[in-house]
Amino acid sequence: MAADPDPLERYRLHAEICKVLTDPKRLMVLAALRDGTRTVGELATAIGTSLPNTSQHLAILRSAGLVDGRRDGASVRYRLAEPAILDACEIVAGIVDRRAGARRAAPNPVAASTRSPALLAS
Amino acid sequence: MAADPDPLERYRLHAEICKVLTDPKRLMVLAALRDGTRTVGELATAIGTSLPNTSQHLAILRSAGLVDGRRDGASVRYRLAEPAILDACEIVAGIVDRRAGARRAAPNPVAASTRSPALLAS
DNA sequence: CCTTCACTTGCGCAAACGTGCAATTACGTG
DNA sequence: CACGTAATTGCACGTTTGCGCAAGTGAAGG
Repeated sequence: MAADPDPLERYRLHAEICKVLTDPKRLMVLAALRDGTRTVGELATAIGTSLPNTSQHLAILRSAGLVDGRRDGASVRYRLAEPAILDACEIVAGIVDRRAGARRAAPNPVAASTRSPALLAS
Repeated sequence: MAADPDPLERYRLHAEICKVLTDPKRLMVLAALRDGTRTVGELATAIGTSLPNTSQHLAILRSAGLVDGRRDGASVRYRLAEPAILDACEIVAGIVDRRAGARRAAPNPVAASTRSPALLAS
């Protein structure tokens, strides 16, 4: 069935998609498309950047197949092409939130293992 | 409760974690840690690269708090610090797999919307 | 103590990426 | 057809990233 012709290629494509999620503005775009379609101008306002810059981010999202757009009069309306990506985002956001919550109690749970000069004592 | 002090900061941290998932080898490391702990040498073999390079990738994963390591005799055993990340990875991998499957039937479903010179005809 | 094995760090280089700005194309209207 | 708005593309800049290699650190054993 040639399901995995090359496991390494699989990880490469996986990484490729993750590259797209590397920018806060692109994550905001995906979030803004959660409940409906938006024009480029609307998205630019939503994420607080210029229209050209927004268009560039959309081009990246589009070439990864995460969104797609159709003309609607003078505008172009974008929508999620891969809604499942929001589920993945929610999981990561959950990690972020849980840490933010933990930080209110403890000093710095993560930064503690950031380096290992004397390599993890104990 | 100051749950979201700054929504933008939230996306920044989210993007920060995604940056770590941008490399195929790091994804392989996470997958290799799915069912147990591994030493650096074991991981190097699993992902097919040098030991120094593996250590560098682990340092990146560690500084993001996705893995952590403890000494075990002469070796250092690493484990997942954030097992939930695998759920997110599965979702993305699912997208990749579904596309690979679709590609066996259709010519190129995604690449079609990669660019938009005449902007999405139809 | 000195060697060996396991791992980490520093350095230098080539390639990839993000960004801002100007120019260009597409569409609807007067 | 000319104009203004909407969106995309191209270019040049500085920054970041991954990698190999050499050197350094830490623990175990003869």
